[in-house]
Amino acid sequence: MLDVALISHLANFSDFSRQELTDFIAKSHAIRAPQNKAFFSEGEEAHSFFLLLDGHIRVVRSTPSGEQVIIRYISSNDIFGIAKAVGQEKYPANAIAAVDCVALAWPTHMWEDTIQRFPSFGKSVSKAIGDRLIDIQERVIELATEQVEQRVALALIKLMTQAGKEMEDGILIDMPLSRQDISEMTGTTLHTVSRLLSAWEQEGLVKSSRKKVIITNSPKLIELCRKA
Amino acid sequence: MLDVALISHLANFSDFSRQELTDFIAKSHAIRAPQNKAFFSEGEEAHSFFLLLDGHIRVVRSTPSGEQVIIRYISSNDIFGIAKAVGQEKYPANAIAAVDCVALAWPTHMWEDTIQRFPSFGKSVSKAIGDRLIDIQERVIELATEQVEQRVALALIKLMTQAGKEMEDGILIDMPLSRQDISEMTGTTLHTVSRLLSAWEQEGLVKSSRKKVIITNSPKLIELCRKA
DNA sequence: GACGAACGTTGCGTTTGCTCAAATAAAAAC
DNA sequence: GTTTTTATTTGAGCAAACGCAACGTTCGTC
Repeated sequence: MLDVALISHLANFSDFSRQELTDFIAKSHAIRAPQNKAFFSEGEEAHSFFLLLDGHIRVVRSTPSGEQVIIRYISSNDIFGIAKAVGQEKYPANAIAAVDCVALAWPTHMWEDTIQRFPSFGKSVSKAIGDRLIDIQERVIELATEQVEQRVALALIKLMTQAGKEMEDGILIDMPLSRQDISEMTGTTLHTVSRLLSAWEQEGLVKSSRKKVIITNSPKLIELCRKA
Repeated sequence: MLDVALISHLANFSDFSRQELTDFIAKSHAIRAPQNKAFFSEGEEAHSFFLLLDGHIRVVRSTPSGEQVIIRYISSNDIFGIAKAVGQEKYPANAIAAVDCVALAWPTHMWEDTIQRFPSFGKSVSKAIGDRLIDIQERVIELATEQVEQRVALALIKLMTQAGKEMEDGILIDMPLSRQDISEMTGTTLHTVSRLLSAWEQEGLVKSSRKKVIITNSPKLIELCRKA
């Protein structure tokens, strides 16, 4: 079974006593989602809220014409599927396991009671929502004002911060990440992403292969984000 | 002085008794902001939260290179400046009066107590935040997948819904709205917007002049939003 | 009512990044 | 080990939209 220690250190749960945490976890159920499995889908009734224990999740929306846009990635210890916290009855997007994932799920009807009993939990969730709001505002600004090259560089830097793993030859973005994925994060085509990565590989900024990106010179890549 | 009736009908205040509402209003102070005055600025300490009684507000962020991006418009009866509600100490954007505005302001330190005492107020605020989150996600999707023409058409339709006023010759967007404003909403240039409006005027979709747009054929303009 | 400032229009050349297409490479399936 | 599928690369042509520049128009001010 799951140990309390797994989540007791998280800011979200600072209000919980050991016993309360045990109870709270007891009311959850663990979900093991294999790669590419959906935790939930756009428009679906918001039956649960989740805490990601391990893995990476892609939050995706699709357009009427079938194109996909990646809204954000969720990493370990993030809470997600909290539609109810912002007054929504339905999930507004798809949550897809980018790798094999482990998460805890609670039924949505527990939401009210939980934030009432544990104010600091509510606060940390509010903060998370605020951070996401600001983050996505920044995406709008980037899409509205930056060129494709800057946007792709920015996306890689963000992923590096969120899911970077130190390697001998640089910082690996530690999840499967195709050219298509990157294009869906930045509003361009996989072709353009491929060309950019090829060029950057020439200049020694990155090393990339099938669904894999290593950033070999992050200062220079960060440099690229700013310059027009 | 301000009458309770001004705001008593709003969903936000359904929890308040008449007396409580009177007290609550008594603790606010009214702000009259002339056109182009900032209610607050990006990065400023979030000292107050507001309720817009009359007017329209532009929420704007500016990039390091000095470009402006319009995040959203706020209309009457909307709450704004609620950084504190999402765990932020500072306002993340500028709020500029698009026309002469009237608003109520409360000091931020009242926030905690207010949402604690009036849960339905908190809920309606959460809902508002959720709606904005979804709205801005849609902006990202549009910027990532639609052409400029579609984006501009969509922006006008949204403004029409939000601030439309029936006229003999169509629906007027009832606030000063320059080509530049539209371009800052849609991530394009004022030139391109001008060209589009000219073309649409030829086709009888809109009528526009200096800082003024009337939509004369909204079904056809809505049509335009979809088709590539 | 003349002036200046702010806003809008339009033509032209250029560029970015898309589309289409075909080839290659790597992984998965059998 | 061969076939199939999926991912990536790269070239060539093209179009959408930008940048620049010049000009026209409306508005506010003195």
